[in-house]
Amino acid sequence: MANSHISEQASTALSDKSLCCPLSDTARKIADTFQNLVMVRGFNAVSYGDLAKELGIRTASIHYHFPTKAELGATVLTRYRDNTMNAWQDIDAGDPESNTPEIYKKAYESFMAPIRPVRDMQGVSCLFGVLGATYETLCPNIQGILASFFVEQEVWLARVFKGGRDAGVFHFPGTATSFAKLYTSALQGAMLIKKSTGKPEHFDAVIEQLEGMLFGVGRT
Amino acid sequence: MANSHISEQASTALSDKSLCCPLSDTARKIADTFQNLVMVRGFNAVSYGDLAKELGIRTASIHYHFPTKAELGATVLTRYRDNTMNAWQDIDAGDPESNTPEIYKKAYESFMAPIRPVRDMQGVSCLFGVLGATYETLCPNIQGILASFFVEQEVWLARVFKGGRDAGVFHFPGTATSFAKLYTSALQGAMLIKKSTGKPEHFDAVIEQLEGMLFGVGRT
DNA sequence: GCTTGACTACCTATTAGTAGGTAGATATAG
DNA sequence: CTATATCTACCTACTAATAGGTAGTCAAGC
Repeated sequence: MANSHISEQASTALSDKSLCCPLSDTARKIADTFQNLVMVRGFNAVSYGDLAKELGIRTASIHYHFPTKAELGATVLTRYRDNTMNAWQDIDAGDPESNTPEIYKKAYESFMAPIRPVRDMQGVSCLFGVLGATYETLCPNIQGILASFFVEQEVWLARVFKGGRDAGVFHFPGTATSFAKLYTSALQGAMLIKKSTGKPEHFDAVIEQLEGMLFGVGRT
Repeated sequence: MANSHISEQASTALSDKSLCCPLSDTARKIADTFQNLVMVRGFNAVSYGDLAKELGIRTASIHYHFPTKAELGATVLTRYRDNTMNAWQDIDAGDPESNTPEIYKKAYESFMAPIRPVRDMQGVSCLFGVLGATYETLCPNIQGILASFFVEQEVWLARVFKGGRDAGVFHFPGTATSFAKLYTSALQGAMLIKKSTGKPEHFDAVIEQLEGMLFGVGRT
């Protein structure tokens, strides 16, 4: 109710086709609601009571689907990671020699596709960013998913950047790895500051700066 | 006890000479401990009980100094903001015409001085970044301090960047404001990812990328 | 008739916060 | 100089609310 607009906004990212054992209808609703609330408030400020109120069921019913909060968190995080990684184009498809410049631009766009809409979601930032802020309070299982996501994201992005620079479509100083670190950091920070200041323009300006470099326009 | 190493690490940033009515010895210890714990765990995961255990006093004694958690938070945040802003060199000092190129480099370094040591503080990131992640759960008072800090930081940094580029010591594409947005975002994100992955190298790489641009080395 | 998915009713621990008291320092008035 | 009052900084003991979680019940549907 209070946050139903967010459910709609982020619904596209909530399919669970990637999970080993797919969630039931109710379990998926619980996971969706939990994810949306966590992206706004953080893990520790979302309780089973909040979820129960939002969904119109009892907390015990939520425990039936997700015995512990840690399991609920791990489910949501795994699903989010898998969906995100599935969305990335596989730039290794086919012979590396046959990789056209366009494939790198397409890979980059598939990376940015789920990020751009966050611009207009009030109070929302990246799920992984929010959890990272309170990393030390999370259970080891969730910490592991979190840390590996950041690493995998950076590795994948560095590969795209490297291939794209070799193909002449991307431009940046230094190594592809350190430029990927800059990229992921800047995007995380931009979402965080946009959320705290309520200014979507901040988000625009950061992406413009990054893409200005990457596409090699406006360099002094 | 558990986090005493952090108290030592961050102690330099905890002077309270800027507060209108200075804190008593005990109040300052409470504020210091609270700040250190929040920078690691976030606002919602630090309780009066945690503070009491850490300090060896009762929770009621903490309530004596800080009646509510919101007041404690506001005190710590105000002090942090004032100390940070006081650390920034005033680039408007003297005649604007007499501003040498060095003054901008010095201003930039005074900005970076408190940020660089975070590299080696395990599990720690910027106090404002951590709070920003759970912005919606904070009381309006604290939200206001938070949002204004991000804005003021960006405005100040943009002024330094603009002056420095005009003076020929800084280089960057686009407006000084949007480059300042990139800079603050990248630093926030770098601290967050460093914290979640436990890799200080990530922090190094991001700063190297940013300063490579700013100082105009290694451009492609 | 067993599985599913919800329920009521509880439990224990922790949360922020309050009430009221006390030891010791300091100030003040007779 | 002493009796009284006030203040500081802590204490014990409590509260109401919320936290995550458990045990056992019950109805519907394949």
